[in-house]
Amino acid sequence: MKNEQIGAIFDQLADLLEITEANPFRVRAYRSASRTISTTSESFESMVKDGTDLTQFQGIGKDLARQVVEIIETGVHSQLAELQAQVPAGVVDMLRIPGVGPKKVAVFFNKLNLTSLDELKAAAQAGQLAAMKGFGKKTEQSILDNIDMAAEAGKRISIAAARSAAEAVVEDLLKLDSVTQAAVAGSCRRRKESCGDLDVLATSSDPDAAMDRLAAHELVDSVLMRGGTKQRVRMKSGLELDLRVVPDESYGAAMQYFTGSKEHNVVVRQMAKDLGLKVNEYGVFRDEEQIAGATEEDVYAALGLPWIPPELRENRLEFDYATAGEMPRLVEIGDIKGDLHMHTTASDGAASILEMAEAAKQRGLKYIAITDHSKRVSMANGLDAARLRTHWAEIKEARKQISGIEILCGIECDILEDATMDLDDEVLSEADWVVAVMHYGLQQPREQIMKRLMTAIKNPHVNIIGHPTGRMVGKREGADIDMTEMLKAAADHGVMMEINAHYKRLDLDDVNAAAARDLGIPIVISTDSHNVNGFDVLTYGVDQARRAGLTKDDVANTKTWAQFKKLLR
DNA sequence: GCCGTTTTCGGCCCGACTGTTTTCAGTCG
Repeated sequence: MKNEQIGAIFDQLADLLEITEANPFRVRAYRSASRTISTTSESFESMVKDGTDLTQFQGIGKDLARQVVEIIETGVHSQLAELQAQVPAGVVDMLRIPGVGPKKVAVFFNKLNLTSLDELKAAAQAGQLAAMKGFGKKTEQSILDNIDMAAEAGKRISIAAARSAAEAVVEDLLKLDSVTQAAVAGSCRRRKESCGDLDVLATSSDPDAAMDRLAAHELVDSVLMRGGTKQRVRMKSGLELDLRVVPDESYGAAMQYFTGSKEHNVVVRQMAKDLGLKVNEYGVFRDEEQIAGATEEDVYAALGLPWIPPELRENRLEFDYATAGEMPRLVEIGDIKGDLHMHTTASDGAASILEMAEAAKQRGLKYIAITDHSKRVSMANGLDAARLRTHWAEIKEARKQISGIEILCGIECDILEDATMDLDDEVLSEADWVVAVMHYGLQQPREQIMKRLMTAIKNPHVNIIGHPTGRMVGKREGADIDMTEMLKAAADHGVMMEINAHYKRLDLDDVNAAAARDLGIPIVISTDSHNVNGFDVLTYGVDQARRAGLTKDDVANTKTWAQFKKLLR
């Protein structure tokens, strides 16, 4: 069983406990455990089988550890089954309606016996909701207005789409004279691979002007709420955007607060409390006196902490780094010297070898590997051994026609469903660089998936596993991999791991990339470009590496090719 | 349900906005 599935069980449990009005801190404990488990690289199933003590994980105590064991060993959770018998699934669905939380749902279910979104809608239309104590016409209307959005709620967009929309809004706000500063905050600033909403912060002496400006923006559909400092709008894309307007002296504190994550901020505020201080979005306060707030650096410094890069603010390791005085200098896009995964017209790319090399050179890259598809990917016109050798001969010709950039003869070779390589060892041995990948049969059981990965890792010609899990952000789960086992084998055999920079992949993800780094595996950030603009995605790959806490030294393609070569098996 | 160089019991971040209220509960981030 995957860690995500265990996490999902605890999340369901948390939803049900909320509706049944359990202790909110107990609910939080389940959500926190879910998050811990889902964002751990090591397989909990494997750990249970090995008898590993699970209480070593933050937020997992004796009882939750026992529940994890029950889930792994029996495949079910007895308490969850009991609660599900009491509360129909349709009732849980009601939580997804914006503005509806556990208390309101409890009233719908317990007092009105409503058990689905359809029944709730009918009751609202019949005016039954407004008649309840604590409810009124506006609440009823709001539910009618939002109930059709319930199915959409929770939808996330890629970091690429999120940045584009949020940055457009920021740029527009800055055109106002009254707006002194504006910036993207939230998960988008933390460069999370997908965003569930957008957050924008501005400082201004005239918050109303900023809010009016946002309301009139071409990307904005409607205003959902608006107060003195805070406005929420729905974008035409369906996504919600929060704008917060604060005075200049609070900009840093508001940025810190508004960037999150929620979990990071809970720790920050607790640390402040322990120091006899209070942190909110307006500043750091000792009693009534503001002692910091204009910049984020000041806010963290007031708590005795160094500034923490937004990408690390997930309450994972950043506070350990900070208190140890070892905040990593994260890798930057300017550090990248080579790109080792890209396609040309030989398979499914849109540009020639020289065109790709020229484009890479213009972006300051010093070396590239041309890695077209192998024959299994027939849809992409994948290459067999004969065509591949011809292609490599063309690459060698191209080298003579361009200077200042090295072009390597590579291949993206499929790891077939039967755990053999798509091309034989003889031709692979002639390559400068072999990326092994799985494109097909990602649904196979864990045993077969692992057999395939081991075939590739043990093959002496394979240099790296490309987009290792095959997941697509928000669309498709990756293959069922025992990440710990794969990474250990890769470390033993000198095989590198790719962070595929395409915003739809970003695989390895932050958590697994950190686990790979911890085993000393060199990470390579690759664009998987299919045309000359494909290099644009490099920034997303670098961001994912930064979220993993990777430094320049951890990323192999920050080295020159001469240095890089020494890392090859 | 978790957690502890103050504690094994009693805490568990902090504030904005809305709607239904005459002072606050619910929801959200």
